[in-house]
Amino acid sequence: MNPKFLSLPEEKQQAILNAGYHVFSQNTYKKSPMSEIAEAAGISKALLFHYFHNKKELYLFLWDTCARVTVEEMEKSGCYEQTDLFAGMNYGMQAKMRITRRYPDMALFAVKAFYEKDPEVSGEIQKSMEGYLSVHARRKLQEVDPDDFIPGIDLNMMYMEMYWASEGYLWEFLQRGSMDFDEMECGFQKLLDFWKSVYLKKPQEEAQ
Amino acid sequence: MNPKFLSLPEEKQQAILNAGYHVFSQNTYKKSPMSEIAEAAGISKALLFHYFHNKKELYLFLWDTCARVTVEEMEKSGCYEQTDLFAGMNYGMQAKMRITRRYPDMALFAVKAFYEKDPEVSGEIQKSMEGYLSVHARRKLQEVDPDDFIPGIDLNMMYMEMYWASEGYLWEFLQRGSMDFDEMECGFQKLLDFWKSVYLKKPQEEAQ
DNA sequence: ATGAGCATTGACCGAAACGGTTAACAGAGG
DNA sequence: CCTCTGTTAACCGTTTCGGTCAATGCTCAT
Repeated sequence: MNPKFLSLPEEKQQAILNAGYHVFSQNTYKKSPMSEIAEAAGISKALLFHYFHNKKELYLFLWDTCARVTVEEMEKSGCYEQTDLFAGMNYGMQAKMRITRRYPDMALFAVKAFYEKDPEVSGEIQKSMEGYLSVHARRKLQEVDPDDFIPGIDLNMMYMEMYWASEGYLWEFLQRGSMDFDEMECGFQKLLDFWKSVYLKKPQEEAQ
Repeated sequence: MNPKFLSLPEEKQQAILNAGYHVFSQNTYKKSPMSEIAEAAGISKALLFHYFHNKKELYLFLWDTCARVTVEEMEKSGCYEQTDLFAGMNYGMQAKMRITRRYPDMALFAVKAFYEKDPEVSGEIQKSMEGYLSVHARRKLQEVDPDDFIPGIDLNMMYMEMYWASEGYLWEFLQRGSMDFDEMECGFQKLLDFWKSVYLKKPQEEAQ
């Protein structure tokens, strides 16, 4: 990557990266044309090749950026330090949405890249992925106090259920392209409240 | 479409359709080559063009088949006649999985097709979609007896939550390509049991 | 054996798209 | 005026695309 790219104004950098995320998230690696990315970024193809020597380099730069930004934003959110499970999920989701605000197509790109099969890039994606696989979830769940929840509940199942619902919820927004972040956040807040209302032990029950 | 296609042996027809679903679900319409579909189906490109006069015709035939099969299988499952909400979801999911067994990439194709923007096909997709939008969900929810559930629960939220979780659950399997249907069905059964255990009023509570 | 009729394909076509290069242009600073 | 930097239109050789067609084999009644 040409270091001149990094000294570009922030918003121009983001425009180029977002263009890349968009095109690569909609097509396979081989069928994502550099010309299309350049057009989406509002620059000429030649200039795009000036910043990134070739397609592979751009693709892997996008992947690295994706990983770096995600890790950074997650750490910064403080979601891992939360002792309350729901508060942790809340901070995590908020971090995810902050990222999606800046790079709307990054989440879809990440999924596609993870399952990309083109030999020109698949090897390096898989290699770099090994380091990132999350072990936070299981650890997180071992910290919670079962007494806070309704008696007899399967906590593992509850966690998986919430995870799947979050994915399905996010997925619904990601699919339709244009996103209303306030609506998204508000909706997830309600989802959290719902979970709390059914999974947590009620105060009067606790008093009994 | 050449009527000779319909008199092909069932499994050959399915092989061709599945090849179409697979390729069109991975790429946009314009970037889904007929040659790739033919290869995936195990026939020559020329023969594919013998059955379907052109790409657009194949694409729309796939779309119509998708809609028809889905409606048929859902009706046949009896999920709409169930009075018990969870039993209805169970039958519905089983129908969805029967379809996925026959046409593994149909679900992904449907989503992609719905959001396809290529003017050559997007118009007809949207037009045909108008008829299919489901009104079953809301009606279904009005039939349930709130007394069956834990007191104070937001039934609409519960329904949306279950819907999102189902989507997220299915999505997890769809993504990784190779699917173990037994595992899939077993997992969903557990999810249903979990929902029943937390959302439904307990017998002893009812006895109080 | 023969030939009519059908399923199937390899080879081909013109057009378009691809990744990548290059020579030239525009504008700011001295 | 010249130079340096950011930027692009135009181009190149190659590949891929949708679609066609003549030719190949296959089946089966004569």
